[in-house]
Amino acid sequence: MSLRYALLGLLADRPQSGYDLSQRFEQSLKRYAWHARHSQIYPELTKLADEGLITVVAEGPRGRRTYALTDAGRQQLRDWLTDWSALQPVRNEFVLRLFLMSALEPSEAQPLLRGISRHANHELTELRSRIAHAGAARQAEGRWQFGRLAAEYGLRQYQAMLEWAEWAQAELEQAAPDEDHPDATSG
Amino acid sequence: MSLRYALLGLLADRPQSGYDLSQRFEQSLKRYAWHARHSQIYPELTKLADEGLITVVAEGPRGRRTYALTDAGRQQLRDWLTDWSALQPVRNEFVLRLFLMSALEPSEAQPLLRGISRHANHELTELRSRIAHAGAARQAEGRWQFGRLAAEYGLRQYQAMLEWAEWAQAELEQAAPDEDHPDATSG
DNA sequence: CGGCTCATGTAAAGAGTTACATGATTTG
DNA sequence: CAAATCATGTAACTCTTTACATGAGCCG
Repeated sequence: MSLRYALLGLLADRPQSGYDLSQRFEQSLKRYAWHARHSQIYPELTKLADEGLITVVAEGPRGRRTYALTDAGRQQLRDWLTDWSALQPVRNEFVLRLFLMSALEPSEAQPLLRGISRHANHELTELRSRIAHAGAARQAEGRWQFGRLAAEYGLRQYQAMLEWAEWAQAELEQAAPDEDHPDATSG
Repeated sequence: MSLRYALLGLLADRPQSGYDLSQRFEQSLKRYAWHARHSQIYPELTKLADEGLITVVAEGPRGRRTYALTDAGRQQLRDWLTDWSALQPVRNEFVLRLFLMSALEPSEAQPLLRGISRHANHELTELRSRIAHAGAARQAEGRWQFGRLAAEYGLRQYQAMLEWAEWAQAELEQAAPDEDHPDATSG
């Protein structure tokens, strides 16, 4: 059910083709929120058009069809966005791994945690530059730019991830010091 | 594919029945990481047993079967836990809504943001008490207790969510002051 | 004009949810 | 002994992925 609202929401930002939508999933939504392939997107667009929630507003080369929201579609999107009563549970394999990680030996966990720190740092750098870049074309008249809220959220999430990974490494270090960097007092 | 490793990981913590496993999804994993129903769990346990990754170690009343990891199962779990190359993309409807929220009027967004703040506060309180409670039965010999890593991660995530929601409310307030609480200087 | 990207589609298989179904044991 | 919980299972449906499939337009 979320897919249809993701499509309506993306089309609320601006009219787009199935191909465009597919790319937006690939380039931004996929990383933080939701993913869908073209094989799922195209049939769903046909359904949404049949239901009168979106409509073709332009046809281009290679059979390209640009869709836009109808009033009915905009209303359905708003209804969904303002009703948080039936939120689907999160499906996050990363966190699942954290849950299960206690099954590993500390020596196996250590390099993984270091990898997570590196990853979080990398994502933070990217997000910061993206936000700074978008900051130039600022928001106007009390309305957010598309994705701004999510980017700011992502920023804080990765900061939290980095802090967590550093905490976990310190915990491990304390409980079972790394043999590669022995404590000087023990030598 | 993640489901089978979730089951192996839970069984690595201790031997359990399908019913037990179902409850652990419901009570902890579901909230942060992964969910599965009994209708998916029981058939998967049968498959895992057929493949020799788990085995029945006890039978109880009402046909209850307690499963435990075999050596082969433990090895597969470790292999999966140490290979982060094929992480499934996150599916998070909450973040999806953040992406799409710019389609709402500021006046519609404001109560949602307040709801998120309340929710994050509530989750934080619960997590803090759970961590404090578990702190009594502390971790020993450099090994984490099951779920400790995830709880600490969740703590930082909700702190980040709270900070984000407060930032977003301040942004909105600044751009379009709330009519219910008019700025004194404007009256 | 050859290779790349654009652009859309369908089919089959796998993962996950909802609904249907049954019965034993415990607790009040 | 009734109600709640324990405990397992299957079937149908929906959602998602993977694979197969085709062709137009653009760029060098």
